[in-house]
Amino acid sequence: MARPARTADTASTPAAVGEGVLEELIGYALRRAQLKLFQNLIARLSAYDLRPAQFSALAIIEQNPGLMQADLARALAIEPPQVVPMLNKLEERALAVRVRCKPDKRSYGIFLSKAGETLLKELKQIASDSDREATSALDDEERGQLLRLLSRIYQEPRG
Amino acid sequence: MARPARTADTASTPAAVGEGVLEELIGYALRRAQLKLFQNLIARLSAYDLRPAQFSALAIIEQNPGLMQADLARALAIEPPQVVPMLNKLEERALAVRVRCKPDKRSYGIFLSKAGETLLKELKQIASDSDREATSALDDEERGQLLRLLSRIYQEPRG
DNA sequence: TATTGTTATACTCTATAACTATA
DNA sequence: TATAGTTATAGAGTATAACAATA
Repeated sequence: MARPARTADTASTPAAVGEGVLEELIGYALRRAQLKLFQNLIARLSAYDLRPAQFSALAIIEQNPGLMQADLARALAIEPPQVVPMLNKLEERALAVRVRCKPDKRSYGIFLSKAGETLLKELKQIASDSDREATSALDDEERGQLLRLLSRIYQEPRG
Repeated sequence: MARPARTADTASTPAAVGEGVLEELIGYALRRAQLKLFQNLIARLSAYDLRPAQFSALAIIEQNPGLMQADLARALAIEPPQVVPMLNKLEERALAVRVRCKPDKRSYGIFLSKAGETLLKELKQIASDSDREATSALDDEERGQLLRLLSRIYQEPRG
């Protein structure tokens, strides 16, 4: 591919690169803050060889014992095929189980194992610690404010 | 692999799947809110065959004319190899140009073209509209509060 | 020898279509 | 025929190692 033949003599390398208009966008701030919290949580969960989505899955299964894979997919905002390898992992590690439905033999009910319940208790504390550490610039009242504002954004039906 | 032989007769399918403890985590709320804003922006930018990262790149180039690819990579929080195909696209579409540095012929200065500047003006308005639409559950004061809280989280050096 | 940009590669995440087994 | 789960596959996004040209 052709490259421009021009040359620049004013390639001043700024010490810090500014973001300009991006800093006024909530979407941009959300992305950067979310990345920071996600990376903190990933690092902490890596000791358990777990990903954030697997932690979320365990928490959702605990809250909704016996739910079907399609329900779990919807709750995690992923497609049903993605649930399969994830649930396989959790089942291999004996943290969750698929149980055939008596009435409809096509579907499974998903449950936590005893080990899954025990581990989840530990993971909840880790996630909570991670949350606080990554938002240490805020005090508790500000965390509550932030949580309420974010909840209203994502809970609103359409937008 | 062996599957459990058990069967469940209490596979009550809940109408809505609850998240339980996840709803108390800022990281979880951040992820869901960020996803919502991102998808709104992706949909709007698709009319221009652009991704959010490309819009961010254009905005950063405008704010830092002549910056090098390594600087752009750092600002976008991506690795230098990822900048190459992205910048190739922008150059193919004549929105940005790479200009060989006179003093150091290894590096390029990156600049917006006139067309890039014009398009960016339009994109800024689109991004701003997208931001407001996806956060329509909040009023302007709440948007300002949210932006300040988020900025403090991601601007804090370590955490 | 070190640095800028690049290539090649791989691993994850995500999305879609097609298959199976039940219904 | 329709549905639950699964398989296969392909496309993004992301990360690392290795290479070319230049310093």
